[in-house]
Amino acid sequence: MNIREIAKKADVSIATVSRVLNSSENVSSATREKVLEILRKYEFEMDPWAKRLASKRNKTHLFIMVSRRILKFLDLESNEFYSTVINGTRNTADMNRSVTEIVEMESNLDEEKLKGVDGVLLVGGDTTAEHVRFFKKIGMPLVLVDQYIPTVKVDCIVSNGYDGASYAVKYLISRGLKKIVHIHGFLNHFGFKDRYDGYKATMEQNNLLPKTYEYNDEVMEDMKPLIDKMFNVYGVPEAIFASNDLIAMKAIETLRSFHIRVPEDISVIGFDGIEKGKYFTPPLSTLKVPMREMGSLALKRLLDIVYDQDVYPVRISLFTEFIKRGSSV
Amino acid sequence: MNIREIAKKADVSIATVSRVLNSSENVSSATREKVLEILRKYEFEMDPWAKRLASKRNKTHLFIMVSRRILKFLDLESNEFYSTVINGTRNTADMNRSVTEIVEMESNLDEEKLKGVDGVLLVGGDTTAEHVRFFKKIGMPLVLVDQYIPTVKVDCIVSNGYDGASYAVKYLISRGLKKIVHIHGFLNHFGFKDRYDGYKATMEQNNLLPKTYEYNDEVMEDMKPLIDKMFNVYGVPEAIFASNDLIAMKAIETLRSFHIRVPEDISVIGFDGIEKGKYFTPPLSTLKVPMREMGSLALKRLLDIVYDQDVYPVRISLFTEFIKRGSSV
DNA sequence: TTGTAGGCGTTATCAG
DNA sequence: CTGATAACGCCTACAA
Repeated sequence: MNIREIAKKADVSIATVSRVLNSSENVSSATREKVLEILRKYEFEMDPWAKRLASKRNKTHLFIMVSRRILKFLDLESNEFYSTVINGTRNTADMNRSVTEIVEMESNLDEEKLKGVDGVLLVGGDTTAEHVRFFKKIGMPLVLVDQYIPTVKVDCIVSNGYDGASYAVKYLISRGLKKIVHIHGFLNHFGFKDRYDGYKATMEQNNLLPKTYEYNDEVMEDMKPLIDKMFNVYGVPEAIFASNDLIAMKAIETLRSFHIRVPEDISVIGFDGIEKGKYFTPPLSTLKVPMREMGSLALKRLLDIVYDQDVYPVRISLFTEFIKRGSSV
Repeated sequence: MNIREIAKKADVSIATVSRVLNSSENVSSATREKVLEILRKYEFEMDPWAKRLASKRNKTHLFIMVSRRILKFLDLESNEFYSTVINGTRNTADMNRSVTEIVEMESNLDEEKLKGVDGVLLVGGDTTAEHVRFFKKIGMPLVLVDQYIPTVKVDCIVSNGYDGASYAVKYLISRGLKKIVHIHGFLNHFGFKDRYDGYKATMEQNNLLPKTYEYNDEVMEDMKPLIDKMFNVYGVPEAIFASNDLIAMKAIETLRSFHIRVPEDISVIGFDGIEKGKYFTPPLSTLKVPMREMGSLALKRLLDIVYDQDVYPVRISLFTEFIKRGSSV
């Protein structure tokens, strides 16, 4: 059943059917009703591929929204993770006749600014339920990138931090290490929370005591007090698993000031797999998140939502890959 | 950059470019090389939507593979969950010029039987890493339905049991109940394991003691001994959260034989949201899994893998929805 | 072995 | 307000 058949049955042209389908204005209500009835009767569902192929004539207009904090880092090109993710989306956008615009995620969102925007990507762990509710209310197609909010049913793309962390812990245990601590960022960022949960659960499954330390990675604060406290209360660990590569590298630097050798005294494993880690001394062991794929997938999913009908919201998790380098045994 | 432009640059027809792209035999190696070079030079990427639209002329041939156990239940139409999921996939297949065939998942898989098959859906919690490895080895596009295996990177569609379970527990707690036990099926089925983890974590977060009982739902064994043991050792709980609706209903029936009233004495919440639960006495509170969407999404994802290039494997989780009915306060 | 041409189902332009 | 028709990018008989 395609619109040609529908047109025949409704005794109108396919152009008219298309207009009804796209709720264009220029259709008399009589004609519209007639077509709608046939549509319902035959339970017509449009072919999304044909729709998009045909739609290629005009560009899809998408917003990539990021918090001021991340945006600042993006400009400085010092946030390799989000830079790479966003490169992935822009690249995919180019191949899909979509034009993207990077926009700051303000606290007071304005419906006016979204005129002509077909869909929105909300990038980063800063995204809150309130942000999501705003876009849902105005019916704007929406995908969260690197953030998941259990209480709001909205599409999102995240990395599988739970299993990645679990893998890291199991790996360290298999190398004979038992005193493994976790240094993590703020847990309202789902990525960090997920890795935290994976670390904790896996430690417990192996009858080891989880020990976690929160570190403010947003300002990259001095880590000496944290390490100091760790050494004094918990003792010197055999391994540190960090929320991400930047925290891991900060930890290694700090340990160095304590005259601790990595990996001889302490193994360190990060998360994300940014390039910088490869050239760090020692090269950083890490769990690699496919950043470009994350961005690319987010964009594709957003287009699915923009063009298809009745897309059920899902959470998409990307597998991570352990990369053994010099910072761990 | 489309194949027409490539054809022009390579000084061949678009048909020839298409043949090269689809590694058809009927191209001289000289021509093929020439085309491949241009393809590489311009980093050509095919438009998947156009490809699929055009491909609609011939049908995609897909296998839906299920274990003998599930297949048996399917025939008896007593396994509403998988029946509905598979209906969802077949429905979506119809709308996508795909022909599906339900095939029993044998232990000794045969490559011969897969001749002419474009992709495979592996349905059910019985799927093992070995199964997956077999298909990956022969390069067969593959999607797991209702099963996730952390150790193998393969596409899969599951329900978000963790958050569903978590929601159920929090709900019961909010109703003033504290003695909440969990009756679950075998934990090698990811769906059950996920719900189990969600139950356990949420209980602990609320400083409540998790208490779990394993029940063999595959043979629907007598539940009296289990309940008996529960009452004797743990005492009478205030609520039971079950791995799925069938287990929940079995529990309610068994409780009845103990002269326990539901929900007055014990609240019971299931999982899945099968129709049967709606007409049960008392009507079953449950977490509804969008079963048709699960099947539909699995098929769409499989087609993505069959037709697109370089698809990075992902896990897709479907949100669940709490449905309050008579079996719980 | 290669090219020509007619779809695939929808959108959008341009007449009427 | 409605209809004809040329795209969109690719595939594949069928012809050469």
